[in-house]
Amino acid sequence: MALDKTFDPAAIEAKWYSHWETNGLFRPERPDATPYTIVNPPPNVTGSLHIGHALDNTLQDVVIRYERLRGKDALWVVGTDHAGIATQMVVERQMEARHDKRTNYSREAFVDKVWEWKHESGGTITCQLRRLGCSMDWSREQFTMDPHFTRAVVKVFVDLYNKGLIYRDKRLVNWDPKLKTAISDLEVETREIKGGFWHFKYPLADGVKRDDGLDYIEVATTRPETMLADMCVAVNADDPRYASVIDKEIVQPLTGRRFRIVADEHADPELGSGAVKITPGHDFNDFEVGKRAGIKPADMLNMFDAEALVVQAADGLIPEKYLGLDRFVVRDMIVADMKAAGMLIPHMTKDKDGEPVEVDAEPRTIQTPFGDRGGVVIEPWLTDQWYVNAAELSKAPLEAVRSGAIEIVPKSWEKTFFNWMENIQPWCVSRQLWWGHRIPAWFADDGEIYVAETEEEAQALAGNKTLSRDEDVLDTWFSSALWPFATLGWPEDTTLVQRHYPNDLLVSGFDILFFWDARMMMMGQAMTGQNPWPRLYLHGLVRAPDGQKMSKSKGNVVDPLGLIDQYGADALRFFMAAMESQGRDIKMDERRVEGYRNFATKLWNAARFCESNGIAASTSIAAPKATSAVNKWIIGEVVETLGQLDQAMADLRFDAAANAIYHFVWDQFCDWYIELIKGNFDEETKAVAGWVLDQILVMLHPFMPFVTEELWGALGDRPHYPLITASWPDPQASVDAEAKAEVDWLIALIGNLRTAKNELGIAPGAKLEAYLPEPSAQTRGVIERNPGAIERIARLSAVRFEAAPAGAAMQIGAGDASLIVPLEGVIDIASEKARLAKALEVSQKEAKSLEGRLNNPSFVEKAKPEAVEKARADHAMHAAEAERLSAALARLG
RNA sequence: GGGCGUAUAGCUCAGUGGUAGAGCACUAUGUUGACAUCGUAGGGGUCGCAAGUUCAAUCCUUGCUACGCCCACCA
Repeated sequence: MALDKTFDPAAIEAKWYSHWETNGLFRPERPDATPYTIVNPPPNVTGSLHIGHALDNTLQDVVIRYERLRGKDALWVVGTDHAGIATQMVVERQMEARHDKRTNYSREAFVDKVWEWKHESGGTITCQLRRLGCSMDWSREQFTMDPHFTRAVVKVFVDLYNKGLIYRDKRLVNWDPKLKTAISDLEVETREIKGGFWHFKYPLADGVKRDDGLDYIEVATTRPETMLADMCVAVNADDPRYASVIDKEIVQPLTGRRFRIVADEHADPELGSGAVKITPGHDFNDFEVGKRAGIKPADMLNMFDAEALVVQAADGLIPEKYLGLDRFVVRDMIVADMKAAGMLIPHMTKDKDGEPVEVDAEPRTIQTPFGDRGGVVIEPWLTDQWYVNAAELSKAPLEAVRSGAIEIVPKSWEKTFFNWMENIQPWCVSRQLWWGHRIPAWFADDGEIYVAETEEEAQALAGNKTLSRDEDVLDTWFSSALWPFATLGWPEDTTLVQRHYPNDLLVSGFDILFFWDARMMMMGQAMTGQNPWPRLYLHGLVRAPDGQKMSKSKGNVVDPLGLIDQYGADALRFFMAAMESQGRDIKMDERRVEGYRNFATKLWNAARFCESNGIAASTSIAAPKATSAVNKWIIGEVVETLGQLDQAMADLRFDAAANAIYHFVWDQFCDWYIELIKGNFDEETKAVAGWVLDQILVMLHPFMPFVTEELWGALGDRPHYPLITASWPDPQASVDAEAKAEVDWLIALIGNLRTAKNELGIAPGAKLEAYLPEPSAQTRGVIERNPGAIERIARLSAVRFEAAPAGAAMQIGAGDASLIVPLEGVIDIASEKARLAKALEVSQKEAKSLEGRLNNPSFVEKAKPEAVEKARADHAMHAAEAERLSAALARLG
């Protein structure tokens, strides 16, 4: 079949993808092959393909296609994540648009609606991954709320509970008042907010006075509203200002609540007034201070409901007027009320004219916690939640990374990993949502908790008590932490589990190192006793062309599907791979994607050329027998490229791998080999060219699956042997040094001739004669063996092995030979002299520099022998060249 | 406050203890048995700054500067 003149990606992508998928080629039956396994970071069902997915999945597909071609039983597990908060938000938002809301439904009815949504629109991203060409095993597509996955989640929860690694605790959590759920530390992001720092008087009770005569203590806060639940004031025991009032009491001005002044290390004499108001129920530090002061968590006063509206505290002392109001409204009221009561200490500042003025608060930039999903300020809130003992579970992963059982690539991330894991806090895993894995815990009337895999088992444990199941669900990351094994059928001991767990590699963005990767390590070790994978590859972010993070609000988002439409999936994939050097973010560069589209076209045309000259698919894995230098040379170049590619893949250097095949195709195969064989399509050359092209298609396939598969089919009739399941090259040949030297000499000669012609203004096509008196046998042989290259590419009508006639001529060097090309009447002597003089200067400069080094005794004595040897050889070469050039100059007079 | 990373050609980035490379852009050009989404030739860099180690530093060490990211309770 004849190939079209230009390559049209859109015309072949869909065709090949469905061919691969419907024929089960993403996971051919290879029961006897070595397994190779990657699990795909499950995208949220709510998601659509963004540029980060394109990078992440391209890298994985490059690896999995590479391993599949190498004959492994390659499995790329794919699926989606139920994404508790995100998905519930999507469905609730849709309800809002219809003036409807979640609470209009029963829990069951709402969850049904989410499932409905999932079935209708949850698969967007899986279609989009197909457009990128990703060769995942769709036949076993997973979902984190599949029944077997749920069983795994429940088992893990129960097992960890029984081992004491999951427990229920009352402590402060990060509460999202918008989503009305607890979230984990990782889901909190700190943002800088402009706020105020207010100073207040807290009067001492019972007429007590401080040593300095004051009858109050000054406290400062950025959150005045919490004073409604203040339970003490802390001062430092070493602070002389307050030594006399420790254990004395305060009367809080707004609530009238009496509480103690306590000594606590938390109070820093250097900060503010040195005295801190303590609200144990609404501040993480204060919680600890409160506990040290002997206040039990259960007795800590609470002043907020789930939406952070003010509610009456247990002691009933919060004034009526604040109740039911928003925390930020109450903040303003409290400042005003304290001010009216004379309890606000104003802050002195200067107005724009430099005049001193009083203001209520000192302006401050405050590090404020926000929920990463809800986007509102997090409220520390005292609740009962389920916790995972992360410190215990982190021990095995820490050891695994320390010992090298898990290799993190690039290594620089290890320190970050250690830093986080060594300081890990209990992981709050319960969420007050409806969409998710419901926690397998049942509460009895008497407060007892029963954790079991089923209600029946829980009831059996509880006897005849009445049980009600915990309403809460688990953090989404709890279930995705099981992804490496639960997707394979665990806890059943399936063949898949046996063969594919542990997995071989995990590829993920560094942004989910803590959320996901670290937790897979913890759960993997805790539940299976094995690390989920021996290798973790972390890639960076794809940034906008301006270097900023892409975001919808900035409007700088680049849509990968748009790039695929415009340049083809192959081009986008190649871009991602070629730009992926370890440890650096990728800046989006559409021109470069375009360049790789051009590369695909270049290959396309090279294949078209081969096809039109009767070069067809090869029939052997091993390189064909070759006798000509050009053919031996290109086989050697394949061997070298393959070596570079394999090494790069072993090192996970995607950029090096992509560049190796790119330069082989363009620079060696297209620019030289094809040019050199033009006009000489003998059987050997056709066999070699066909073989080389096949090797190119195989080596390039992991990066550019579509164009290579299309060409593979076009070049040979091999319908039952598609490229995707072909064999990785095994040339069974080596580099032929003599052939390489011969072709390198030709390339140098042709290059030097072209340069000289260009500089002397000689038409590139002009045919010239050359003289080479007293050639070495070697050089003469090369010239005689390659008449085509000499005539057609070097454009020399003849090379005479005799002295050149007198007259103007240019001198062309190649290796240690020097060709004289007479230019009588073609060019004036002055131009050639100038050209030679310039070249001579360069040679002399090089020679002189090397000479200087060689004349330095310490260099000769101390440098490595190879370095000295190389300097000597280079010096000899440049000196000889300089000599030839000055001889040529002399000849020109 | 801690930790990490990055500074190399106009732009985006590789790289090495022995005087620097790619892609794009730029200049000139269009002879060639596929390819103008192409070919050929060329210009362009005191490798952020300073000191140190070394026969030799863009590369190793230290300091500085700039930018970026992550973690952390300064009330």
